[in-house]
Amino acid sequence: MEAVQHLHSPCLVLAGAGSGKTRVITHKIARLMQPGYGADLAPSQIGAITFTNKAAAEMRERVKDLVGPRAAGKLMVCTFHSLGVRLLREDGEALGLKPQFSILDADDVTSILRDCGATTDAKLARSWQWQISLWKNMGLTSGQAMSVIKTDEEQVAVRVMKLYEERLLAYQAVDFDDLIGLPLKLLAEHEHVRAKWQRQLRHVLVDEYQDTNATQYEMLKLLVGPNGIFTAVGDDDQSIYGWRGATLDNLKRLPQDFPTLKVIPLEQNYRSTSAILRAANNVIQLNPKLFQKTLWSDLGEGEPVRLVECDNEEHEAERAVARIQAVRGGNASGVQAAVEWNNFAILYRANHQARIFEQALRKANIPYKVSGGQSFFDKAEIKDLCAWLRLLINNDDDPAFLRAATTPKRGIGHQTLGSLGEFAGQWKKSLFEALFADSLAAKLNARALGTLHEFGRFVNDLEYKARHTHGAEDAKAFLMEWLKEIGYEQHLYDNEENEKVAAARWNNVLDFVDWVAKRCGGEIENDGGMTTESERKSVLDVAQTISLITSLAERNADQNVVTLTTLHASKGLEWPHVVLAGCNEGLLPFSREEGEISGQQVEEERRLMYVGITRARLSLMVCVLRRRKKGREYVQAMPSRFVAEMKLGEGTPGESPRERIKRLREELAAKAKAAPPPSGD
DNA sequence: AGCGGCGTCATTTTT
DNA sequence: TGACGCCGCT
Repeated sequence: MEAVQHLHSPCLVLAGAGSGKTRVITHKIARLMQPGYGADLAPSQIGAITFTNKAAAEMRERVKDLVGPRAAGKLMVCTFHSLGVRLLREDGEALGLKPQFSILDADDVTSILRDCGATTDAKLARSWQWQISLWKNMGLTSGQAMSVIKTDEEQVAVRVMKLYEERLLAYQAVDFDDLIGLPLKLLAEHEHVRAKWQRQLRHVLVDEYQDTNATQYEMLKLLVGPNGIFTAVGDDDQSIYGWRGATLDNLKRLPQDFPTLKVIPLEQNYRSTSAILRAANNVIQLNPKLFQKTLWSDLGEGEPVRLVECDNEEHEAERAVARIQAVRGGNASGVQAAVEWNNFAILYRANHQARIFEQALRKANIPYKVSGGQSFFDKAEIKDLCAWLRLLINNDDDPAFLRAATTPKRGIGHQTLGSLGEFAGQWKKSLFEALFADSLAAKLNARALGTLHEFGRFVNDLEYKARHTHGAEDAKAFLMEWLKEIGYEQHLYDNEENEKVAAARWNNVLDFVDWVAKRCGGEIENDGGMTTESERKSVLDVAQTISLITSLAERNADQNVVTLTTLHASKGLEWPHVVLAGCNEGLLPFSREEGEISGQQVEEERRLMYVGITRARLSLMVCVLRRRKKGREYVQAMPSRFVAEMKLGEGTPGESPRERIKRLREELAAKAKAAPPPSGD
């Protein structure tokens, strides 16, 4: 394959949906390491960058199969963010960041912003958070953002951002956006650091390149240097994260920024039938093209795409369930394969659509999982424990301090913390530092002071032990001892009136303990024929990596259940049989008020539709609602314009639904004509 | 300080 | 339909 052979200049692989891009990347990595092909790189000189931990894990696994565990272990396969962490931990001191800095998750950020903006309104805080994140992703500081603000709300957001920046510095904490922005700054401003990493990484491969934002592209450029060699793999037609800062400009600019860039399109699709692919192509061809590309497959025509009209959401769920049962029973025309539950997925635009499907599936006794729901690390009990660990790593992490000091309740109340906070602010110390200051005694009564000191000593003691506890077994013992000392199990039962819920929470805690302990290693692992003792890490080492990890993917992989997922989260996945739910105007081209949607937004929504269609291998069912629930009552629902764009003419039996869709589509067009046309299309 | 009733309001989401 | 904020009451 050309993309794999091309080793000596920058390379852009335009990997259409289902064209086997992971295979290209893994084979290219193998080739780069293979002697006699001119590259001859050591594993440690190759970096493969992905967006999610899951993708990184999968990549590592696939490479391991090709080059063996030894070489694979030395490769740098990581996410943009974990790469950022590595840069900052190794060289961040040049920016005045101590190596044990804390990484804040989204909730921490929300509560800090509430504080900075002096409000209790989480929604307002989240809107700031959102805005600040966009600015950061464009590479702007609060000072620079000041010059681009348009509205009063943005004015306020900038002011809050300023305070927020100061606060993070004081906490020695960074948020997720900083994990890109700060390394970028580091590389840009410190030549020796830049030289070090450019020497280290001789070939960088970037997965899902179309999802990169402005700062990630800048970071990539600095990482590879002006003459750098890299492989970017992506698909402009699958760019669906514009709303969080990803920009196709990065794709546009690549040929200009790197004149020797070789562009290689991958147009053969190994996943879907021609019927499905034709529908996908019909839709996406209506978007302006950055690079020309038309997918084809030799998997045969296959079943026609089914268009199903449903009265409302409940009816839609019933029909989806009926479809699944029919295919599984082998009664559906043309589908013969042994059909397991995990061959099915129901895709939808917005999370709340899952509920009705869940009900219907439960009623039909069909096992399912909802992806993208609350993740393990979002659960309150896990966050409690993570706050403790964070405090051990970085004593100056005030948000962690507050959470740890008050969960479980240990006699440190709002009064005490208020005074402590005031004192700390006055002397520009972290809460933890302030707690041991002599002059604090003047501000607090003896009892409160005693409790605080006791807490501080406990944390110090714990920190010492965590630093010196290595290996899975000792780690587990240490963690259990700690939980016992803070009385965490009791705390759960005290604060949860429902005993079952408390038990479930405690179970999560135990899972968490096992998970951390496992990562402390020291156990004999079987690594594809070779047994190696994994590296022994201290509890503290492991704790440092936690905030980057958001799922326990290894725990619930490969369950034989039907998948319910949003279109966004479905990218990169595939199923033999797919149901595309709620293909209606306002929902799939999502729009807040009827018709209020810009041309750019429609394009991204169209790509989303394209992603959805191309998830299906053998059969695709597209659902359109006649009426949908809006608030409490049903409203007329227009079929999505994308349904007509699929041009499901050929070979569809049963003309009546199609006719009806056509009619509704025409009505929609007439209505659009009557109303003032949306700008920018 | 904590709890319960009432009104408001709803994309997508990884790290 | 439900999650959450706010306010007033104990």
